[in-house]
Amino acid sequence: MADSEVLVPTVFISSENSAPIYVYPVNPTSTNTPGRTKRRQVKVACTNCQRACKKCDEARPCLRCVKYSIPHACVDAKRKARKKGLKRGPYKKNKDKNRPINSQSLATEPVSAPLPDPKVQETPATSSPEALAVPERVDYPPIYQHLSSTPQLLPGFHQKEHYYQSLHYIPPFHHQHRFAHPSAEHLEPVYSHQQGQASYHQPTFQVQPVYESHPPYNPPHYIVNHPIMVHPFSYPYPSQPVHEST
DNA sequence: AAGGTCGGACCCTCAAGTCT
DNA sequence: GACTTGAGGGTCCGACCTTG
Repeated sequence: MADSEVLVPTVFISSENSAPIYVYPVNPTSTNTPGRTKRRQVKVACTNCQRACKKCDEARPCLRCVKYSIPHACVDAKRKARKKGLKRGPYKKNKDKNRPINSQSLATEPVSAPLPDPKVQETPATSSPEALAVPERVDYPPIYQHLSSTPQLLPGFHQKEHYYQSLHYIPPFHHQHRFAHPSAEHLEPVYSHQQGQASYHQPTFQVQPVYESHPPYNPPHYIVNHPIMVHPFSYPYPSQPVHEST
């Protein structure tokens, strides 16, 4: 198996006039097992998501509160202050201080070792410690459209934090049908984070970043989930399908 | 089927401890 | 002062329960 597989998209053509849609498969080696992407958390969940133990986002109101029509009740949960003055006892000494942090595991464990410590992600042996560094996160991914074979940044979009959380809002699989839209013509209100008010969007595709688990850690692929789900990036195209072109 | 509940795995933050 | 450690305290996955 090659280190860097080329993900071959499946092409869907929904109508004669629309551009083909390229759906990239999820790399099976990057989902469940070593090398899977780390779970991301918001800094502070809203009180509703916190109580429900459900995924929140940093927008206020969050998508979940908007979905359940309780945007007014979407407020940050309070965090307790960390205790001070706790005695911790002596730390375990690291005998070989010059050794890279994860070189021990590389030296003593087989490559197929179980799930690595997410803070020191294990990778196949490479030449330098720098090459082992998996990017902790890729903040504010650009908004790509997946209507060409090469995802392209939508015109007018830059790397804006306003769209960041929505991009990463992946509903649980058993809830995804709630996001499916029966009609391509129907417009549905959706909270516009940038303007702080409801706007409208065309139902389209949810995109999901897929990070490479091996060097050289290129920018993430973006897969398009199927079936059609809410596209959270209506702004600044509140009434135009993303794929509409001249 | 849809939505609620919640145990516990996972994650982040940051004070204490250690190093230089 | 810089760096490392590791535990407090948080998020949220996923299994199960409840409701209509």
